[in-house]
Amino acid sequence: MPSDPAKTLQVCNCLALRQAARHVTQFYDQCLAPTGLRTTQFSILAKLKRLGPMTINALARELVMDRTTLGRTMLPLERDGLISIEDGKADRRSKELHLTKEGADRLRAAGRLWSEAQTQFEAAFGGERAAKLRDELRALVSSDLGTWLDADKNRRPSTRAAP
Amino acid sequence: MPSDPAKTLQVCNCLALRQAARHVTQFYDQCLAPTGLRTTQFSILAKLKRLGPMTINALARELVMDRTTLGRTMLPLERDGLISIEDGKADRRSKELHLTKEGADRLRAAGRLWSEAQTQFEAAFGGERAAKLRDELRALVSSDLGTWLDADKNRRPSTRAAP
DNA sequence: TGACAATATGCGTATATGCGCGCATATTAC
DNA sequence: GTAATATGCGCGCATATACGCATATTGTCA
Repeated sequence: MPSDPAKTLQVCNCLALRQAARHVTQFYDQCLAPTGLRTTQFSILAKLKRLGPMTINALARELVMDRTTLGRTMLPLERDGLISIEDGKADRRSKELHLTKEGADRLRAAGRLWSEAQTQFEAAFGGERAAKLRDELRALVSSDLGTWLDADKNRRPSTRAAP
Repeated sequence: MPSDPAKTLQVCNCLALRQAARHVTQFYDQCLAPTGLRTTQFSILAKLKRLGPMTINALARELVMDRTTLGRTMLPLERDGLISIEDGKADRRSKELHLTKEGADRLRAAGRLWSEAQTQFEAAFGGERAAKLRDELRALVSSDLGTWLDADKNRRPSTRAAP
């Protein structure tokens, strides 16, 4: 049933997603390049702008990123003064990420270029089509996919599995 | 026109793609983990199996990867004896990547796990739906998106731009 | 045949990604 | 009120990603 190595690459959902992500990321990154921001960094700043100061964990969940990934990815942003890191008030273990004035300025500048990228993208691919694609991708992110083999990590809030 | 930082993250095609790619990659990677292969490595081996020995450039194009990325990503595979690197026959600048016996064995084992991942994925997301999504993602990869600002890199084969 | 453009790669640098482990603090159970 | 457990982070390790520059060949055309 499985075998058939010939078709594997043509039907692999993961490969299709990664290839598309690489292709599109390069495009957006090139558009944002004049501001010195990558799309990942842009999305971090935008989230902070939108939701205000947040802890690493909370922001990582928002961005569908691994906690440790965000913990490192934000370092260049702090180094460049676009965000600041303060101790968590309620929980002293946590750290709050704040968008600085410089960060907001940079975000504003990048936003203009992002908008152009978005426009070009939808001119090439279709606005309706892009919207539908985003819907599917969002649904995908929300889907479970299973593999609770090792369990624990990022476990669902409730619905504990076995006794 | 652009502004509206509120909606940016909800409509960004690039962010949607990257988040979905991260989510799905983690799933497939977990499924393949028992074989010690990542999905990226799996796709490299599968391509070599399917198309036979290839140069770095050719394989990179096939996989929609950056040339330099593949150049590094393949090193662990060579180190582990899953591929071998031989000098190009016709062109001494090039290197041919070969799938070794070990590589083929590992690929076969991984293929079984990949198949399970694929099945679980489509059980959760829908087989038809997944097929449609892949079609859209492939179309996306084929689309131009413009931004030929700096030009050159990975330039289209023909249609040289300006004199 | 001798420049010269084009092509195939490598390398340095930098960010992106995520796992496992360990530490500190918080929360809950008894 | 302390022990067990859960949570928030950092770090070491390893791969993934890609840009710019440097180098080695190859192909071409005057």
